[in-house]
Amino acid sequence: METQDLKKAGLKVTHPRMKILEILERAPEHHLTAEDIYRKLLEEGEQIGLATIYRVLTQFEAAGLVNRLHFEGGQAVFELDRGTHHDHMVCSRTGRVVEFYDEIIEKRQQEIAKAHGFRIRDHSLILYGEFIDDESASES
Amino acid sequence: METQDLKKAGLKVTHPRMKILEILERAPEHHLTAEDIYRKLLEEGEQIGLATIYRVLTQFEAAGLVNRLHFEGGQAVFELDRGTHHDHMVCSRTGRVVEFYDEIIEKRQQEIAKAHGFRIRDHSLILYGEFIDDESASES
DNA sequence: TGCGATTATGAGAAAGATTCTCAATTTTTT
DNA sequence: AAAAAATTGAGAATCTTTCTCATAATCGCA
Ligand SMILES: [Zn+2]
Ligand SMILES: [Zn+2]
Ligand SMILES: [Zn+2]
Ligand SMILES: [Zn+2]
Repeated sequence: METQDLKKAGLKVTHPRMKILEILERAPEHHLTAEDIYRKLLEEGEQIGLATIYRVLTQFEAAGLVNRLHFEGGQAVFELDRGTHHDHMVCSRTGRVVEFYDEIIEKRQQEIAKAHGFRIRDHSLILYGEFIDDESASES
Repeated sequence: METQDLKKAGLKVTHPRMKILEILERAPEHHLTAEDIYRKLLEEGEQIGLATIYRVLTQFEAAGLVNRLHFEGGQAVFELDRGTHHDHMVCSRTGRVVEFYDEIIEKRQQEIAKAHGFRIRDHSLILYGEFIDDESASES
């Protein structure tokens, strides 16, 4: 039940907020732009304004319900915060996103920060490239 | 002599390109937005259009002369490519950017990619937080 | 050095992404 | 149910970046 998530986050339970959460929960890609969410809602007959989507996503982010990612290409991408941190690998060819978590890298980041007198609040590690598998299907 | 850099990159030597290169070379911050460059040029009496700056930076990037970074906040940041790869630490308070390079992290990235059948073309690692030093000067 | 072909520039328009404004609607409280 | 408070939707506004196209600068060659 998602209403609990919203209440727990100190946000009032409204129809747009519920629907946006639902989309984020159900999307198999996991990583969606505000426009993606807007289109998916339209497809389901929900007429929720784009401004509301951006507004709600920002509230969700502040509440720790979603994470905002900055892949190259300008548009921000959002994903549900599933409680476990991870980083990303993005295929330039297909746009496919794969998540990974590496203890060694996470630990090194802390060590590097400490050595520089820096307190890490957040970080972003993104690998750009291609999956060898996707190599077969080449487009003209 | 910067004209060599341009010629080597297969770019014609024009006044705007030279000036933009100069600004990038002289800036102590090293990391500048297109607007930053635009303002610095204006201050020096150079009247170069913002469109030209974006255009030239994109050409420089394609030629490997500069790198484009995507810090959070939308605006792209550019820096001269000094031949050695490095990653970034950004202070949310002051905007200060510190560079670092860690062999262990670089190596782990390759290992992770290999394990996923992924060929890395590029990557971006950014640590966001604060420098403990900068803590003294608190605002409001 | 001077010309002409080619390429680059500048200004403003245009596009893309995100935020803002505010009247109307929905939620919550009384 | 009514009043008070918060949220929404539509479009305007803003911000960053790209595009268009007439003008200007660059480069190879005579
Ligand atoms: Zn991480
Ligand atoms: Zn993710
Ligand atoms: Zn690196
Ligand atoms: Zn740098």
